[in-house]
Amino acid sequence: MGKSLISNNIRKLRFEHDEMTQQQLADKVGVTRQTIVAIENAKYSPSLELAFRIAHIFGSPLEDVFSYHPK
Amino acid sequence: MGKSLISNNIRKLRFEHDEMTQQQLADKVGVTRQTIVAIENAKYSPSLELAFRIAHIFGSPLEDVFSYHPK
DNA sequence: ACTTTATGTAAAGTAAATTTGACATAGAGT
DNA sequence: ACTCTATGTCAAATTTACTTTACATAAAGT
Repeated sequence: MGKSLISNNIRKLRFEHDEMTQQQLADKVGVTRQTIVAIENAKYSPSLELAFRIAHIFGSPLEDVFSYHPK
Repeated sequence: MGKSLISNNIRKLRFEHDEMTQQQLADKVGVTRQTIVAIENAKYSPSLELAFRIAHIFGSPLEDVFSYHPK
């Protein structure tokens, strides 16, 4: 698929949630830290399931964490 | 990732949208029909980007199309 | 100066999503 | 009976997500 049309505020949400570190978030959602880094920096977009898990950790609806910007 | 904790109402939404066929939906979101079949029958969950594209076609928020059921 | 913690990056591998091509079936229409 | 359309399925190939291991750096603390 083409370039990423999806942005996120994971970093912002991490800090709003007790300065949660990338490693802590990774542990909570069950992936490696590198995966969090890649998603945070929009290197690729996660699977839907992982996106849901991340949103769930932050207690936010998915669309508050990830936004889609179609052309 | 484990078994699918994600359900969807793509089929319902297709019929609500002028009886849209799997092939038509596939064309609109830019994937093959087999991918739509697999997702509709929850064989696997799509990428976040594809999930957004599908929701966008239906003019629905993503969480109206896909629901997450954590344990 | 040293150590620790948080973050970024990169290469090679595994796992999962998606494609391609093909075949099967049930239902609607002729 | 035949044809067409919509759907389901399967196996092999490709692409993308994700893991593992490892190294680099900047900031903060001692």
